[in-house]
Amino acid sequence: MTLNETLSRLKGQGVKITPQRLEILKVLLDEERYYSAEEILKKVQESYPAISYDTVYRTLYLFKKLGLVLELNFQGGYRRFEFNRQDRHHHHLVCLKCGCSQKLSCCPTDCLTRIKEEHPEFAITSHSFEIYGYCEVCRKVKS
Amino acid sequence: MTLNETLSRLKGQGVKITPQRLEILKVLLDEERYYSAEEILKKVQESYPAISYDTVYRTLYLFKKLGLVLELNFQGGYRRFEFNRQDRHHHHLVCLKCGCSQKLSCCPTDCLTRIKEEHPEFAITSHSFEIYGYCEVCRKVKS
DNA sequence: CTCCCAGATCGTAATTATTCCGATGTAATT
DNA sequence: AATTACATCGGAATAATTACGATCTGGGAG
Repeated sequence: MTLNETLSRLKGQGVKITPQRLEILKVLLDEERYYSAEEILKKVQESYPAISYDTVYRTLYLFKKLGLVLELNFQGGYRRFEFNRQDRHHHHLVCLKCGCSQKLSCCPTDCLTRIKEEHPEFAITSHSFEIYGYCEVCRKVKS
Repeated sequence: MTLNETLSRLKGQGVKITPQRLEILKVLLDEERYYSAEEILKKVQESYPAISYDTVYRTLYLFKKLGLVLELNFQGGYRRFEFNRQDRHHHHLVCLKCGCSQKLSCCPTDCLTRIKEEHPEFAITSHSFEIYGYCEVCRKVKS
């Protein structure tokens, strides 16, 4: 998904493209990782110093509602956002010590199928599957 | 896991049993569900009015470190705690509208096995698998 | 049983993350 | 150019969590 494709999709949905929204999108698309709201604020401030937290949060939640952005809630209460690349749905290996993460290609589709069958009354919209532990570096450090 | 079993396990690990810790344990063991820190504070205050937030959080994190308690981080940044019944590991179906949940018996073990094989350098300690969507009641209510 | 002290708790302040809100700005439409 | 509907700003309000000095106490040593 490129920036232009995303922009025309937004326009098609009747969403105004403001400079702030554009900058936030660029940050999200630029690097393949996920961000805290604060990181996004800092990055956007580089090219748009006047942006406020309010705008960042509102924009992220707007994008989330539109399905452009995913919200991740990790152990410890860390909330992160990432661009939703539908073509490459994935989960994470999260280190509890340093907070680093790796993407995983594996997805528990069998389980999901079973759950859908067993709970037809529940309208599933998404799922999370995160693996916690200690990364190669942190597992060697005691405490 | 009964209260007495848990207490002797704690003693065995050299952990002091204070009245506050005892009350928190009772709350966690009493009903089969999960709690916010605030709910635990409120419940413990009924029998121990002087307890502070600090104590609740420190105790929960202590129990978590000892493996007695699990911390769950749901969409929206809600943090919840529940007693870790190792014999009955489970995941959740979480409604994004009303916040209600159901326990699931299904667990993506195949996926976990594959991930362990593919990432032998990562020391896995736990995982989360939550399904989000709308429950029977909320899916019928528009907005 | 009593004493003692490392560890636990209290009370409250500090910190952090998130949301709210009134005033102002901006883009599209008539 | 005026109107209208959103967006944004700036900062205050709220909520959740953590920190910290003063005080207290569970449970082992004697």
